[in-house]
Amino acid sequence: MAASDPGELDFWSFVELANRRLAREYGFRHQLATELLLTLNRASNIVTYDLEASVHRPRGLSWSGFRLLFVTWLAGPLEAKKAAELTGMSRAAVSNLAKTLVSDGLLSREPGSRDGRSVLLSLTDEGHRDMVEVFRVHNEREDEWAGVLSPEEQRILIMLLDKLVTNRDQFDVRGRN
Amino acid sequence: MAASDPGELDFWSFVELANRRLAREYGFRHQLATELLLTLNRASNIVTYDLEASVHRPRGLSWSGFRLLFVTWLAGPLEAKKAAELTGMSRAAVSNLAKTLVSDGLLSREPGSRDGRSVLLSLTDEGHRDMVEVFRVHNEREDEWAGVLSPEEQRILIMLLDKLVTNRDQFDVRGRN
DNA sequence: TCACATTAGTTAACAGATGTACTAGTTTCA
DNA sequence: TGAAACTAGTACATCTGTTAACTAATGTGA
Repeated sequence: MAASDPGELDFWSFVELANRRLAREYGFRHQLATELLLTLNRASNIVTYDLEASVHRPRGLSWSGFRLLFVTWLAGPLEAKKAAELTGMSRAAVSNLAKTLVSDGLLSREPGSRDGRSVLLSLTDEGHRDMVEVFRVHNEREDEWAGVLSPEEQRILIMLLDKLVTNRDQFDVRGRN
Repeated sequence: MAASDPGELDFWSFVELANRRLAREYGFRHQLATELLLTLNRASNIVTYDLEASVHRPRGLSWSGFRLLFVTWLAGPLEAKKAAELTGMSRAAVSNLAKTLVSDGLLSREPGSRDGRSVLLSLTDEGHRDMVEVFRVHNEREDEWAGVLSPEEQRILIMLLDKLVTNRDQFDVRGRN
């Protein structure tokens, strides 16, 4: 049975259809896992896209640019390596991004004193002013999103998401670099 | 107080540090929202990266390529527009991606009969064989990830993620195109 | 019915991320 | 101490995705 009647196929009716076909026609067994990961992926993309489009792009920042400035703001000065870990980017991405942020005058890059190979990232005064200002808008927007859930629900969600990714040493996970 | 002692700054100690500084030094109020969205973003990225790197790249598929083939497999034949909605990509991305998947022989593209502007996407036989094979591995991997949580926890997580993004008509969200 | 607005898809220019290969500084240990 | 192994960061080529502009088909309403 092919998917006729695409009349009103939204995300959830697609998930339902997919579950049914994967189980009945192909005998796959882990529908709940598929559903969970589809939902996770989708939620993250929707929220991220909205924050980027409504808060950051209009102010000339990319999502990654914001994330790098954010960790540098609060945890800096810090080595590029550490910034890559905290943001989840590759070291190459941090390097590329830092280059443009430095030329925008938001980020400052100086050789590490302790380790001659490393580079210490920190915000310039302008970068600092920008972050305080941008984060004000960002944080309000975050609260609009999160506000759909009660604080208890938010805490449970955080806990479950954390559990999902921290118990992953049980199997061999592919991480960046 | 700057972040001295970067000795062991992992994700969670960063979140803790960020919360503290955002509240005490800058007076921002929505720490729980920030924590939720950071965690959501991170979880999605970690899982997605692992699936892409361990399952799809080795078989010559990008993550987006897999997603497009996946919805086409289970809901196809379907219009490019609908595929964009279901995968969360832009229409331009679907168009570009379809071009390469067609030339790889996995996807077939024919003019829609009902609407002369539209294009119907469906899998070729080869594409279908590939998907059944790839999804076998993908689904096992998904189950390894999800298996960290109990079925109840998985259901709660799905419910909360869904609630997070479906009640969003309460405010004005920026979506793709 | 015919002009106007809308919509589907494609294209082009561009921004950003990836992996690989490279340079240079640091650690290790024989 | 000195050679080999390792690590931090960068450069480069490539690939993907984004927006904006465009073409072509469809809908709409005086």
